Formats: sequence, C-alpha cells, structure tokens
Amino acid sequence: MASLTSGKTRPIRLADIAKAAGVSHGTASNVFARPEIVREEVRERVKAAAEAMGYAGPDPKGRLLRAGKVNAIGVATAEPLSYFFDDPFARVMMASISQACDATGAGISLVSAANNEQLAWNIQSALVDGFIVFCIEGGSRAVELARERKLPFVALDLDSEDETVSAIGIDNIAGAGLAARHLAELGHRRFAVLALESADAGFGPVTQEQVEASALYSGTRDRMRGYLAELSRFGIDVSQVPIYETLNDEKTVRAGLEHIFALPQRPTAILAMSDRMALDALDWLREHDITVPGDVSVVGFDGVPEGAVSKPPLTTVAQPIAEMGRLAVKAILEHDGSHQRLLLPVDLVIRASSGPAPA
Amino acid sequence: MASLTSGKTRPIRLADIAKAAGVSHGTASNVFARPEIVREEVRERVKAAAEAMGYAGPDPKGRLLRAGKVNAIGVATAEPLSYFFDDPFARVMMASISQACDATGAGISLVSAANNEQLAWNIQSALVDGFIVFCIEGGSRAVELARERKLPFVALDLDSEDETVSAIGIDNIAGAGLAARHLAELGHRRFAVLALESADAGFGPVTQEQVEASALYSGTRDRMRGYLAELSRFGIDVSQVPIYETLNDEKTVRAGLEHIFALPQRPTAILAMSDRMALDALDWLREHDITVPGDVSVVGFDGVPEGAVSKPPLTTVAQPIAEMGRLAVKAILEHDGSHQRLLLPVDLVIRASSGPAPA
DNA sequence: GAAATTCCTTGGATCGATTCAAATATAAGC
DNA sequence: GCTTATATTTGAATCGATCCAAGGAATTTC
Repeated sequence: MASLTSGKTRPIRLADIAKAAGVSHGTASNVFARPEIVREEVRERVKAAAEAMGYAGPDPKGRLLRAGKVNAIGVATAEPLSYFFDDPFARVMMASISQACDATGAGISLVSAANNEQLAWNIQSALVDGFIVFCIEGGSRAVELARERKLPFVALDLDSEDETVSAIGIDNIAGAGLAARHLAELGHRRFAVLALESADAGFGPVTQEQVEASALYSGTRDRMRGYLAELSRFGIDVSQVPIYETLNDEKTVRAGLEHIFALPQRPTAILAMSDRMALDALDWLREHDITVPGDVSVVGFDGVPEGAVSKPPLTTVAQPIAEMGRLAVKAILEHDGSHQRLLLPVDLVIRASSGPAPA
Repeated sequence: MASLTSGKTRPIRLADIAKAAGVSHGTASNVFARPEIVREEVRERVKAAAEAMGYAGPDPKGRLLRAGKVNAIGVATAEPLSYFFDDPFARVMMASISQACDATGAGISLVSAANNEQLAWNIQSALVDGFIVFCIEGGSRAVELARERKLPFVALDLDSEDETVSAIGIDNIAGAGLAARHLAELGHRRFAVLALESADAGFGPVTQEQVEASALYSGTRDRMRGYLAELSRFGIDVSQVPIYETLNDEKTVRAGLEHIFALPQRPTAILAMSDRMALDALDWLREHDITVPGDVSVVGFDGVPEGAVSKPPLTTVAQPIAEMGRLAVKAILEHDGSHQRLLLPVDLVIRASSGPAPA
C-alpha cells in the first residue's frame, strides 16, 4: 500500500521525521543525540513519528562527516583477506589487536586485496582513523599507501630503514642469533636455512649474497644475518650452508626440503624463519622417517601457539606478539604526530624439536 | 615554518587545492574521480597544487555521504572481537566470508562488544552496507539490533522461528541424528551429552526439559532433539542420559567431564555439540588415561579443520561452513529486499575418535 | 509588573566530497 | 563568417547528520 504512493522508497531521513513531528531538524537530532535536553512531550512526539515512519535511527554516514572520527582502525596487508584468519602469526596478532580495540571500543576494518591496484583503492577509501600495516612480506607498498592517507599508522614487523614511519618490530638479528647459537651449542655443524622471501622473485635455492642484496624484506635479510653471524662465530663455513627461499607455504617448504635433503651433505639442523615453515617441515620430516630431534633439529621463528602442541613441540624464537598488537593499537589511538620506532626483545623458547647433534 | 601561520593545521580539503589551482571544486573533483574528462594541462596543474599542499587525496568520509554505499559488510557477534580469531568455527567461517568479499572487492568490518550497550552502539554506528550476524550463542540481541538498522542482514546458524529474518543455517536435528545413530550403530548404549548454552544461565548439568524449554538458542535445542530422538529409536532411555551444559570453553568442558565421569554409570560415548568441546574433551580424556575410542567414543559437531589433525582425529558432523560464508556474502551484496531462509545439509565425517562400544 | 533566569527550540552553517545541467570555449563543417 | 558539434569547466544542489548562536517562552526574583 504505502509503496504505491512512491515508486522507489527513499530511506527516511532525520529531516523527514522532524517535519512529520512538526519540529526543527535540530530538535529532532537532539532527540537521538542528547535526549535529556529536549522536553519530554516533544521527545515522545518525535520518537513516535520516527517509529511510525520506520526510521532506522540517525545514519552514521551523516554523523561521520560531521564528527570527523570513525572510531575504527584499519588493519592492512598486501596478502588476501583470508590471511588474517589462516596464518597463525596473523591470528595471534589480530587477537591481541582486537582485544586492545575492544577495551577502547574501537572497531576493526580489515583492509587488503589480492592485486596492487585494488589494494591502493581499498587503502585510499577505507573508513578508518588510522592503519596498522602488516608488513610480513612485501608490505612496503601498503606502507606507502597508508602514508599517503596522512592518517596515523604503524608498521608491524617491518624493520624499515625509513625513520619517518612509525614501526613496531623485533630485533631480528638478535633473535636469529639466539636460534643459531642454541643449535651450535648442541653440537650441530651442518645447517640448512628455510628463508622467507627476499625479493618478489619467488622461491628456490638462493645464496647469502642474494638475500643480502635485497633492499626490501629487511626482516628476511636481518634474520639471515643473525643466523650466519652466529654460525661463523662457531667456526662454521657459512658459505656452505644451503639456503632455500620459500613463499611461507606448505608447497614451497616441501620443495625446499626435497632440495635440501637431496644434497650430498644432509643437514642435522634446520633454521626456519617462521613457525609456519618449521611446522610444515616437521610434517615433511615425519613423513620421510627422519626423526626430530634424533636425526634433525628444527628451530622456528615467531612463537605461535601451534608450536606448543606440534609433534614434537617446536623450539622457536618467540616474538612478543600480543605486546606488539597492544602497542600498535595504542600508537594509533594515542597518536600525537610523532613517530615511534620500537624494537622489542625476543625470547628463545626451547622445546623438543631441538636436541644434541647426532654422533 | 608553515605551521607558524596557523596554530592548528586544518586538513587540506579538495576545495583548498581547487582554489590554489584556480579551478572550480567540480573540476578538482574530476581530476581525482574521472581524470580522463579534464584537459591535461589543467589536470597537471591541479595535481601539482595537491602535491604542493600535501593533499591526502579525496577524503572517503565526504565521498561516502554522497555515494551512499560504503562497500563493506559488517560481521557482528555478541562475543568479544577476538572470537573471530580464536574460535575454530568462526575462523573457518571468516576465511570463507573474506574470500567471498575479496572476490567482489568488499571490505570487512568486525563489529562486536563485550557488553550489550556497547554492542548496540557499535551496530548502530557501524559504517557498512549490511550485516552478517554470528548467532552462535545468544545472538538474538545482535539480530534485533541489526534489524533496526534496516540494512540487509543475514543471520548465520540461527534457526530462528522468525520468518522475517534472513538466515542461513543447517539442519541441526538431522545432523545430531546422524551423530547419535552412528554411535548407536557401533553398539553404544551409555551416552553423555556436552551441550551448548540453552539459556543465559551459565553452565552445569541440565535436564532434557530445561533445554527444551529454552526458546532462545534453538540450535542447542534442535541438536538435543536430534540426539535424543535418534537414541530413543534405538531403545535407549534418554531420560537417563546425562546432559552437561558448557560455555563452549575449556574450563567448563573439563568441569562437565569431571561431573559426567563421577557418575555411577560411566558413558562409553560422548556427543559434543561443538568440535571445540569435543577437542577439549579428547585432551581431558587423554590426561585421565581414558582411551579414545577404546574406552569412550567422541563425536563432535561443526567440522573444523583442527578435528582432522587431533589425536585421535575427530568424528564429527560437518557443516558446510565455507558454503555458508559464501552464501551469506552473496545474500548481502545481492540483496533484493526479500528474505532468504536456507537450511543446508550436514555431513557425518567418520574419523578415529569413534569406534565400537567396549565389550 | 519589569527584569533576570532558566529552559527549549530554531534555523543556518558545516563536515568534504560528487554530480549534473547549464555555460563557455574550441574545433569542425559548409 | 556563421552554424553546429564537441570538449571542458562551472557552480549550485545534494548526501544526512551535528553544532551552536540567537531567539522565544515560561518561570523566578525583587
């Protein structure tokens, strides 16, 4: 019936119910935003009109423009959206970010995209008060875009040389050093490294020089430096250590292990730059009847919860993930125009995936 | 230097650079929104002005109001925000929702809150084009709030009787029936049920009648009906089946098992209304040297990936989670004013946590 | 009863863009 | 040179609210 009067039903605006109730739009707005300052009789009349016309309440779109603040923070990454729910590291980080947001009543918008163009658009048009940028791999593009929005933003886990971007990261060199020393002290002398991306090139065996040369992905580079510096200290010829670069997924990790274990000198210790790789490695080794830590020791990096319940439990370099998330949210919400650059300490967590080198 | 002229630096607006470049704001807008229709010379001039003044690009806040569409969907739940990243079921669902969103370029806003008041505000002020409401437990409040926004929304997994809300759910009765029959056919006769909430009351042992009486939480009620109906069919006196209601967390599941295994008649089969509970149960049983499925069989509900890799792998009633997520996004984005009510089929996945009843 | 308070209400300004009909400039056609 | 077609640009209107200075009515004070 009602729809007969007008073909398309324009959504009801605050002005509509103001007119219907015979008050100014200012008063109508007050009924919703500060009900205590409007006379009860009027308030009821306006509410009744709103009810009668099926008003959905003040549209946040309108409020937003006036208020200026969205009360939400964007979490951006160059990975596809599902990364936030699939990747163990991202999940722990997101859980802590969302806890911090919950505490302050801020919402979370996930910003991401498969391709670069879409990512640019999504970051440019995200309705947020600031960004937390996940820079796990190839995030520098996202950082650039976030910077262009001129909103507060923090880069996570990007050890960018650029002092003008706020960043919260960890000491990758020291962390990698802890892992390498741990294994060396257990007597291991034949190592292999499962590396994260060092360039957008893809995956496969790489040399130390290639990793070093990559200006991007300083996390990868620094972990590599940390590993190799510490191994050298134990008199190991690091030029002989095979390095295999993966895409941090099961497929390429498996390919890497196939490669590494086909070499004449099998390693007794594997340094993996992420727990995700390390856990995939444990699976592969088990399937190939290579015992851990009997034949081969494995040390991961990140400290995700899955590592505590894997078979065997994973020795790893634990990042203070929860702390990083909390600090990132704090940095956005309490942004004062300055740039923060925090380097958090890491912690070696020794579990059962590492043991003495075989005799 | 620049800041000396004005104490507070108002953000630069499109109008500012239009003035600086000596063009109308209409033209300035076109430079960013439809660059191809403005003469190159002018375009460059405007861009130069924007660059010089440090313009961050058109503010989405302004665009939003004009355009009307946010291009983001809200995912709402009455649980805290971290639920999206902690809960196995939610994670799988979110992964599929985010994949569907990625494909269409839509963003995701997570909407949630610890307390009811905050939840109301968050839902009322969320900048989204529609809602997907997670109704796992006590979600009816969120559904009400979403409905008031008069935006398209879909309830997930709420088997609400209200035909006027769009919902995508599963056949809980049939699913529960599959689980119960499977165990009964394996010879089990002594059962226990780990139930989800049936009222906001909390946790503890409950009776069949109590569950039946709860108008809320129809999912819990229907799964219970499915279990008990099928067990009756095998001649089992369902009034003797202990039912323990949990909060779907480790603590209350453990309390439930303590209770159940302290009863004079120990069960040989446990029906859990969620995989999360079932997995916690497996842990508890292992710790108490009760072998699965030798002493006790366990069947879960949901079909989360963790169930495939647990010790032992979990027999469960698998929901088509990915399909549900995809359909939910589709329902929001292609909303045509009608109400969808989809009941999807479930699937019994038999793994190693269920076996013949002990002799 | 006039003046001073207090309490509500009004209507215009504003937030920052987009859109579109109309105006103007430029090029093309005869 | 005049008309017609095409390419750009303009400026007003709009999106949906919030905020605030100013005005009006009711109440209190002297």
